[in-house]
Amino acid sequence: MALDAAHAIVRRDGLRALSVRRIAGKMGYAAGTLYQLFEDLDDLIIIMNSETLEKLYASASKVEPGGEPSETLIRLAEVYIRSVTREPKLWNAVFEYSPPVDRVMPARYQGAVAKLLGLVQAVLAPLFPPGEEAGRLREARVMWAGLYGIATLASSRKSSVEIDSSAMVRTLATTYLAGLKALRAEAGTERKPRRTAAQ
Amino acid sequence: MALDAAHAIVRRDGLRALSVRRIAGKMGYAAGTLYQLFEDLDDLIIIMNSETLEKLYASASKVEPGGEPSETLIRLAEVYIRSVTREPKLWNAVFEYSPPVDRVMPARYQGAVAKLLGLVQAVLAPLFPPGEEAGRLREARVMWAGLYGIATLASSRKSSVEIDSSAMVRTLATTYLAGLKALRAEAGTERKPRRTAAQ
DNA sequence: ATTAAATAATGATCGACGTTCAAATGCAAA
DNA sequence: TTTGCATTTGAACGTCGATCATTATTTAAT
Repeated sequence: MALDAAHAIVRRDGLRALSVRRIAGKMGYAAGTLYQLFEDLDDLIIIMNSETLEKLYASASKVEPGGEPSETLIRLAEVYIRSVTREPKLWNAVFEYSPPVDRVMPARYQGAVAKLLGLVQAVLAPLFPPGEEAGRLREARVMWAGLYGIATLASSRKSSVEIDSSAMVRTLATTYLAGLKALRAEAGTERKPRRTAAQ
Repeated sequence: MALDAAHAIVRRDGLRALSVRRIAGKMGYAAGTLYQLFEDLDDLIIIMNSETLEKLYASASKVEPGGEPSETLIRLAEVYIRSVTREPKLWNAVFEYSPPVDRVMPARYQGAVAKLLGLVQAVLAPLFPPGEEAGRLREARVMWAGLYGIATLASSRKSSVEIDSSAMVRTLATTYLAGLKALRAEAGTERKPRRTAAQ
């Protein structure tokens, strides 16, 4: 399959090395043939990136159940950064690609992102009473953006300092959840809350 | 100047539209001339992105002084996202560009990032006693990555949902700082802390 | 003012790129 | 065997980043 060839090229040499001719060469076809399978190269890249996101969801949705929210969130986040550090070039393709101005990301891509965001939302659910779905969505988006930022910086080689993304992600998850609990306890009851800020 | 031409092109049509020939055409020179000024196109892009970061530092370092850390952090963050939303294409160039595999970001670029990170560190300083610079650095990096993630998602058009990056950034700053205080209060004294979780 | 040296700018050229398309090939049904 | 359809091809087009010998321009020295 063409996607396998593209996957292999990006995995080894990065998105810059990906070209229609190289994909075709690796699978023993002429370059023009690919345009029967994909609209253009952008289409292929977007599908490849969708697969990367979907594969993450497949493994992330497994480890989800149980226990303290911050614990679950950390486990979720570590599945994420483990995937990113294992295939940095592949994830860098997800991060650094953005579609041309006249294009919108297809439903498959957006759906893959939405499902991952749903995982974060599910983890945060115990902290939000019913009726506060809007707030939960916003907090989940912020959390997701934070993970996204750490992973992006870790995979992009824009910094020389070695990034311990695992520690950073843990820090983000525990600190952010502690803040969430603290703020909610403070706002929820006027009486002094009893140690609800513990992780 | 060549950088002005490049700036104008990216600002209007995005990084994809940037080419040596178009820059040269816009400034009335032949394409080859640019190679007297820059090593190659990557070099030019990196310098342009460095300027974007430096310009942000120039305006961000002005509004720094004073008061509650979370207040200051929010003001800092809003300068950031204001810049990003004002020039999304330009910032998207910063976010989506990553150098070729055999290349390392030059000192100027890395310095520009370091100075911005220093701003975040300075805001966080009141929360950390002397001797905990390592922890402060790590928290500042996490905070920076969070802002980076929100800004990236806001400028990249990978999602169809409208991102209220201003609200997200505010949420991140207040929640994260609340968590920081809560965790530190809990770890610092064994006696039960009195309402230190308030933002 | 005349030369010499150094610098700036050019345009032709190279190989590779994404993309298109008429022609060629393969294949199943008639 | 012949028809029709789908697949695959390879040549071709325009554009790209980059190189380089050649020319033009400025600067310095005589």
